[in-house]
Amino acid sequence: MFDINPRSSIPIYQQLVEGVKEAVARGVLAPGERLPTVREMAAELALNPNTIAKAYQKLEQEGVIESMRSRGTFVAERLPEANPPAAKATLTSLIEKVLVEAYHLGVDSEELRRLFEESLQRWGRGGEK
Amino acid sequence: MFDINPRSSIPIYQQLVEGVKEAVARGVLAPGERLPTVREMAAELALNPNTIAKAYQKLEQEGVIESMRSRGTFVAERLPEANPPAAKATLTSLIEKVLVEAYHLGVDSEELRRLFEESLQRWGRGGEK
Amino acid sequence: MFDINPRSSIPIYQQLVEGVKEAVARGVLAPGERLPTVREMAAELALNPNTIAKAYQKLEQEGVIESMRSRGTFVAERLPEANPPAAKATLTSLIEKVLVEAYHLGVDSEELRRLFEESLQRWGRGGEK
Amino acid sequence: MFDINPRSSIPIYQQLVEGVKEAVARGVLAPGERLPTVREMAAELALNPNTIAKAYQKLEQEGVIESMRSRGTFVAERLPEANPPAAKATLTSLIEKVLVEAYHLGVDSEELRRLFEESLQRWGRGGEK
DNA sequence: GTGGTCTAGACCACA
DNA sequence: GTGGTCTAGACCACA
Repeated sequence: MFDINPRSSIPIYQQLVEGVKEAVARGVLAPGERLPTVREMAAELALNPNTIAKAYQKLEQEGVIESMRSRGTFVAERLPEANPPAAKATLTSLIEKVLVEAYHLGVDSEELRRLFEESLQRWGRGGEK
Repeated sequence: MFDINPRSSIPIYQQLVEGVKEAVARGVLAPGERLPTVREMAAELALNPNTIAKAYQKLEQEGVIESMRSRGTFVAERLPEANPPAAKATLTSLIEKVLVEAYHLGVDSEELRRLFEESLQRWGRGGEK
Repeated sequence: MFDINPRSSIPIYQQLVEGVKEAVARGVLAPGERLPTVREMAAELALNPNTIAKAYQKLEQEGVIESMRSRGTFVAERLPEANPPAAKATLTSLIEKVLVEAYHLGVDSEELRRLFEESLQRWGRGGEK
Repeated sequence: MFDINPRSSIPIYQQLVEGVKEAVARGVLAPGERLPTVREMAAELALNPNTIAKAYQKLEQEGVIESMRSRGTFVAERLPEANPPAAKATLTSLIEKVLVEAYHLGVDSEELRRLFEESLQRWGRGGEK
């Protein structure tokens, strides 16, 4: 389900965090849905339970999931809004990194705009509203 | 020139790599322009020369700059295209990370498209073609 | 009556303990008043009876409620004073935690004093003597 | 320096978090001051370095300290303000817990006000501004 | 040398 | 059974 690369320079727990966030964003994991327990996930991915626990704790901290004592871990109900100006700043900064990368890969604005629209469309057929 | 934040969790050398790439992409550093030597840059930014050297190595690996033996380090002439399919794959993957982040920040497609266009426009008045 | 948040990191039984203590302190539950049985309370709050029982045990230990064998559980008559120096030490320690928190939240002494008075006034119109 | 009770039900890392926050609030640790390294602190308190690291990470997350890669860990410069309404809500809630406790310990408003002022005065001669 | 990550394995509070 | 904590010990990127 989540493909983890233990040799990557990106920490394993962070790969898991990103994987879960992507699954939620794509609607593969629905709000309220139960995640595997720490131990199940550890067995499935052949990782140490501590590593999974760390990822779950980060995800909880970000508000993506909620741990309920001795009941398990669940995808959080989506909170309506948060901090729009901060959200825009974060996204603009991410977008600018894409623009920098595009420049160095020799991809021009026209082509980049096309790739962006394609991703947005493909995504739309998935989970984003 | 490059604002480095030693408190950031992003390694300093990587901040420098990104700073140089952005400066080149924005046209602040022109192709063929000479960069400060490792020692100059280290003195200017009050950083360890090893850190600067590591950043320069990474930048050279990526083809952004070129060290010319004993003549100094220069911004590389822009290479035409390299590998279009690989470039597209890289960018699509980066764009998808933006989409994931947008979802979790509660920013919808419409708003995201607007932010993307804004960044693209603002950039256009800067250095990208 | 007691709003329990199963998502909180605070154990449910402890939320209940605090809820009962607050209700008693505010006069919502009067001394001598009968509390629901463990089973009633468990049904009402949709919680495990063990959790309620644990809360009742803690409350009895603290002298807030009294179980009278087979007649039920009652809010204890208020005991006159118990151990003044120990009480002061406990409260001073709690107050110091408020001061630490205030510092880190950037709230100065003046403002904190105002908040304290406000709470005290508001409370006065409720149950405390 | 920080007195840790390994038998307490409060996790050790959290005791450390509170200890450091109190030391900073009291001015025992000044902004910009260097904390012992994870290993030093672990040796001093006879704890596992992982436990110290967890406490430091929590503290960094709360903005109390800053870890600077391979330079060490420092008390953060105090950030001017943050979110005043949220701060007030947090403090009011904490204060109300003190009021509840005072009631059950048989301490009346008058006495509690005196204890609060005393703590505030004593503190004032320490580090709070 | 510094903080950060990861594993293996034990134990615990909670429900 | 669930997540959370803790230790012991190894390894790594960074500066």
